[in-house]
Amino acid sequence: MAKKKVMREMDFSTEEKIKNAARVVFQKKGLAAARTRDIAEEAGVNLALLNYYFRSKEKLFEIIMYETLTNFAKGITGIFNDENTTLEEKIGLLVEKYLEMLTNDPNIPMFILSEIRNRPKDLLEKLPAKSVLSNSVAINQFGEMAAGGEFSEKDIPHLLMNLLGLTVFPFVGKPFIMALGGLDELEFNTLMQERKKMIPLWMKTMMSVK
Amino acid sequence: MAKKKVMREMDFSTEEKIKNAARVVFQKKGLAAARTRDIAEEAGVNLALLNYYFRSKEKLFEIIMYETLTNFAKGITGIFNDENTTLEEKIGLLVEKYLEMLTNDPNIPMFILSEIRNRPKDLLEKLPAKSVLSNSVAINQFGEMAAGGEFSEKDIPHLLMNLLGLTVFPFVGKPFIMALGGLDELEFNTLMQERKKMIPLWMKTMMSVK
DNA sequence: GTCTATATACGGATAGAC
DNA sequence: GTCTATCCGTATATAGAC
Repeated sequence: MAKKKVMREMDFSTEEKIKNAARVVFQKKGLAAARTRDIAEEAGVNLALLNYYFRSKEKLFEIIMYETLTNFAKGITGIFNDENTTLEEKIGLLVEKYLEMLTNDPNIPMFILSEIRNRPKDLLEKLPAKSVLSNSVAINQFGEMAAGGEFSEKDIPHLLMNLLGLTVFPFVGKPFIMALGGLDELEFNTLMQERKKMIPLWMKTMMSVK
Repeated sequence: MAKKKVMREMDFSTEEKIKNAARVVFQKKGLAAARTRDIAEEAGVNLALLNYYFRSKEKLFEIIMYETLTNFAKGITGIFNDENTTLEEKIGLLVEKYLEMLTNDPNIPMFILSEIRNRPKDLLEKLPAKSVLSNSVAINQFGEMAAGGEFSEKDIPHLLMNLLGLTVFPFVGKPFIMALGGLDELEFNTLMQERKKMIPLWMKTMMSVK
């Protein structure tokens, strides 16, 4: 059996420590509320090193945002462009993958969406998925089903919004939902696991409402 | 016919002008990114007057946030506690009301949720709806339907999340969705109008999946 | 109540020693 | 590469004249 390499914080280079800390702080607080001092403290390094490795807070932010967007989009495009799966299978895989990812990293959706609010044009240009999505295999499969009379062509944007909303919204509203429902972290995560089975089922019924 | 009183900006008191401007700026940019200078300019008043009428940016923010939360919750509690409507009717009324409100004021959900992210305990204490919701007529009606075997008791939190998500999520992700779908403002609003009929229908089908 | 001018605080960035 | 000390712009808040 191969010896597994366990990385401790100490094993990271200073540059990596800063990036990891920046990811945590930016994703939790957003660009405007994040302090470079928070990041330095989180990373356990001297404040001046942030400017040594990354010229400015803005540059550091852009790196984190770019990586976050790319990583987030990667999952969608991969699944949505597989020629060998049905639409139903794609939905199941997507929901499974994103619920898993977001359970581990629940701040990502709010991070992306709130920063887009503050700098729409700047960030939306960098959206890799834009034209990729509209030419995807999944969209074609939606179109075929509509042509087959399962639902109307006009419903496709709604169905996509619903898929995204049912999966992502609970994380965007996580503190709100936890407070309203009196849930602790574990109970919330259990609900999210349940949704792996439920969302594909709901999507299926919504796609048969003529 | 009675003469309708048309209020122009001039007709507002300085205090009202500041509050109206603060609402716009805070809801658009959030507390951290909003500048008092932006608010003063938006209101068309001298910067020093903000501190004259409201001791600080924080105080002004708290007033706006409190009003926004109260106003947002008011709609839910009213509809959810009506003894004389069925659950199905309540869902229809709620969706209709909120899609209308949010089409006119699309920044509210992101404003509330992103500020809750930054100051969870502080703001969530002020949530009026917390215990109100769990004792509401609507929740009892959900329970009755579950007892009648329409769906499982365990599904109720999911169904509430879905109702909220299907209605509110498109506004939280508005710039993202518009960019991804290549939609302009009018097309987006048209979709939201369509959802007034569709969400209640989808909810109905989700509440019959045994 | 409203203005101009200014004080004060905070946060990002840098100079320079080690 | 890393540290301490400090600079400097920006933003909030206030003093004081009108």
